[in-house]
Amino acid sequence: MSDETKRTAGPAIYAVDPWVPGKPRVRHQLLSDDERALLAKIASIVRFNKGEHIYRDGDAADAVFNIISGVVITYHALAAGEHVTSFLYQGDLFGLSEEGHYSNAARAATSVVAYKIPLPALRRILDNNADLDVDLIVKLCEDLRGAQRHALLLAQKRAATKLAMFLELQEHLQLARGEPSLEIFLPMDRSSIAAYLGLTLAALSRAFRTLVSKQIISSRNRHHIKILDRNVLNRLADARSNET
Amino acid sequence: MSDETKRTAGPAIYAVDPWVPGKPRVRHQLLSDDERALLAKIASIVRFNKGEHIYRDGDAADAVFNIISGVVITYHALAAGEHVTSFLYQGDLFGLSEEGHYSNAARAATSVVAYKIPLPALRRILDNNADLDVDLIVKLCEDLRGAQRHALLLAQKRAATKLAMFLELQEHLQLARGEPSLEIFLPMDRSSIAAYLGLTLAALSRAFRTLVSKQIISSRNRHHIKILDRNVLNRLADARSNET
DNA sequence: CGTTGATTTGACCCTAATCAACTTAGGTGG
DNA sequence: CCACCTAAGTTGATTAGGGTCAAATCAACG
Repeated sequence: MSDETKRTAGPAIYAVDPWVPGKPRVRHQLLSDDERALLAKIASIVRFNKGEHIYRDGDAADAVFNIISGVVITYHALAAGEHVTSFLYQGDLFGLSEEGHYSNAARAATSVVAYKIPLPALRRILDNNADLDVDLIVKLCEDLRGAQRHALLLAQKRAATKLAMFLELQEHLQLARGEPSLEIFLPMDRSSIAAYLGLTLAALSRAFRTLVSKQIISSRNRHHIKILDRNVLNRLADARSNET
Repeated sequence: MSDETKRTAGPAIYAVDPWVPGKPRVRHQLLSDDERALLAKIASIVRFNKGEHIYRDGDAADAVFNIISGVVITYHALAAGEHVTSFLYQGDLFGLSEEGHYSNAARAATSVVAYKIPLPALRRILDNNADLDVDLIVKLCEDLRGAQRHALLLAQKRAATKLAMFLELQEHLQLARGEPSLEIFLPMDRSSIAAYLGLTLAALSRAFRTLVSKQIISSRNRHHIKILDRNVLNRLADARSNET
């Protein structure tokens, strides 16, 4: 991954093959160097501080974003709290809109650097590059699978199961990004994870404690988790067996 | 809708504009008459009895399906039960696969008549019709929104809230299909609804009873629901206010 | 080194899961 | 058309797990 990134500058969209638990796969760059150069010309680089909003639900959508570094959270604001729909990492594309308005909000979970690609210019390029259509389809398929996996996670009844699935997902993504994976790095804070898992902060905290006390995981600190017993974690996450 | 259907035979793919609660919208046909005729040539018509499998998770994917009539359930089989991902109606397209294998299972919830479109032929047509690419993108966007809405539903903590959201969704879809909507028709059985909502059968049953006893809905029979108090139902479903 | 927000923990309550008995709705065969 | 059978759904009793609220820690930052 880093090779490719270094050779060419400009927006990068990566696709990871769909995740079948247990099969580590590598992600590949969707855009050709030419395409990236083309996009780079119309893109500007923007920065956001941790916690800063990139856009809010309902804002007029004038651009899409492509993450260079940092982590972005997309979410819906509800009176009952937030519903986090995804965590986005380097290479992820976000901000696709509907009828000119963003349909969710996006916020920087860490400090973020991203390409900002104005919509009109993007549209012009898309019209002239049939190949990018295919890329868009691949990207949408990936998002769709992500959303379905999220739904599967949310359908789980036990907090520990949700957390186990989440940890395995994060580890998988980390691996696919080519990062070292001796331990799982969770850049986002607890409340965002809770909002992603459909749990309260307290329930999530207890779920962590449960896994730690059963020696299934250990945590160096709040953002660094190590898997001690992969078998048990797997059994918890796989929704195929039950155990306390 | 029925006009269009009558005028031209052949596969029909409808797209409903994204659902913003409260705004009823109509869906429109994505395919031109020419496209439908083209697809009709390579499609065959297949029938399934209620409960029959259309394909199973992991089966070699050789075709996609387009529903002419009836209701299809897509789901994942888990040891802990089934996870229902969607209910599909007339005009819906399903069976898009990944690497030549279906990634979920599909089963007829009622007796079903559908077009079966062989994959190789479809691919040939797609290659020659750039327009269909766009249709595919629209379709994927819709599926994506559906999955995200499902996730939002599953993230709700109270059973009555989930049921309220489900009922409003069904009513909306029914309206969009142009069917009479004095009452909501739920063709699928309770266990499928429960599996879609991430509830047990018992919990779902109780949620129904709660809404009925509070005069929020009434049911002529297990498949026909009428909304009595739309305001309260809305407040329950909107995840913006809380009440018992 | 103190202040503030983030996280953990505890006590208690409430809802949904469980398990099981019971009822209903559909089909079947006479 | 009816009695019977079975699968589907409902209801009850009980329990476990997560929500809620509040107090206690912890950690980052100035």
